[in-house]
Amino acid sequence: MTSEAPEGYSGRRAAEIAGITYRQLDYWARTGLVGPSLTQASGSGSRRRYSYRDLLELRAVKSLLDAGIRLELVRGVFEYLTQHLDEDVTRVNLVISGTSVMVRTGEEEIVDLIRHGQGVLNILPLAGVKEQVDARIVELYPEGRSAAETVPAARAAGN
Amino acid sequence: MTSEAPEGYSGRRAAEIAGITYRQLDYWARTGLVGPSLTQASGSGSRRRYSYRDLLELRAVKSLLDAGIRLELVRGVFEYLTQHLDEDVTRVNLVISGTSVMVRTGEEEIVDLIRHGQGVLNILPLAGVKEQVDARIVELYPEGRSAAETVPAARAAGN
DNA sequence: GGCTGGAACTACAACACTGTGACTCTAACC
DNA sequence: GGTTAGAGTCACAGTGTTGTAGTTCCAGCC
Repeated sequence: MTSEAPEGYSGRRAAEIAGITYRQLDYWARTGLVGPSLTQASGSGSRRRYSYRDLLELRAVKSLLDAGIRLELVRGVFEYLTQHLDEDVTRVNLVISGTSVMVRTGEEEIVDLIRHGQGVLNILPLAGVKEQVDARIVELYPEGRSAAETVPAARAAGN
Repeated sequence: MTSEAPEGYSGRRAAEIAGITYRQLDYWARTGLVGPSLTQASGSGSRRRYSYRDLLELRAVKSLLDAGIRLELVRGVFEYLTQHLDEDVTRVNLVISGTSVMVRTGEEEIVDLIRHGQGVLNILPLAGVKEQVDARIVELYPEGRSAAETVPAARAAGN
């Protein structure tokens, strides 16, 4: 009872896996972009616990930022994404056109959007996001370890 | 000799046509993003003159900004674009993948990029940019006018 | 129970970037 | 030469990032 293995990932590990700084993670949690869905922070000294799904979101945000997209737009996207991101992340593309967001599987629809669209299209293949997160988990916490933190990682990688 | 019709567009008109504020236009010119290619400013009281092509660039920047892309990335894109934007703007797509920029005509290549790309793709159909600029010129300076400023507009619209 | 060390969140401040508004100044135009 | 459009300058604000110091909680140990 004294040493229950904590579920999920601590803030620092989540940041490490997502490839962002801890300060970014903190800022994003504080401003409501991506927070820890397992345990919220409740004052100094408390601990945030991030789920595997949170890791995917963090990494997706990171990808969008790397692509030169303003955080402001990312916020709008994630209000949508949080509600519509199902478990079949593997072969879905996230499409942002202006202020509207879509999740699309086929390329044909996207070609249509390119043909008829007036504005800019931002396309993020979520499959790549998952790959990157999984690879990073394996890289940082190789399977041989018996520490509690690797358990949810292993479960998630096989998801 | 005293009243030679000025070529191109004044700063304020360029801003008006591109749909940006004058302060933005000023800031962009000052920081080297998109400047007036006909006449540079040379101190207080001088005048900038923008070419039709400049208008396209201004509008393209505006489109990218509206799509939530950071100005920093736009700067990088335009270092490339300024050198590679030919006259067949009509059916070309500007594709930004990570830090690399491409100009692509066909959709097939883009589909390929979506399939194999790890990061985010930003796609801007330049045809739309030209349409918007032309429409805005007609809207603001209808063809019936005989003012000098409409002349380059008419020439450009037929380009 | 109480002490102690470290992990991790919090508060505060500094900074760069991207503007925006107010104001000054001057080249262009009449 | 007087007027004026428009470039220059300065101060400031919002966002996002980062660093640093402080605070709190938890675990391990006695």
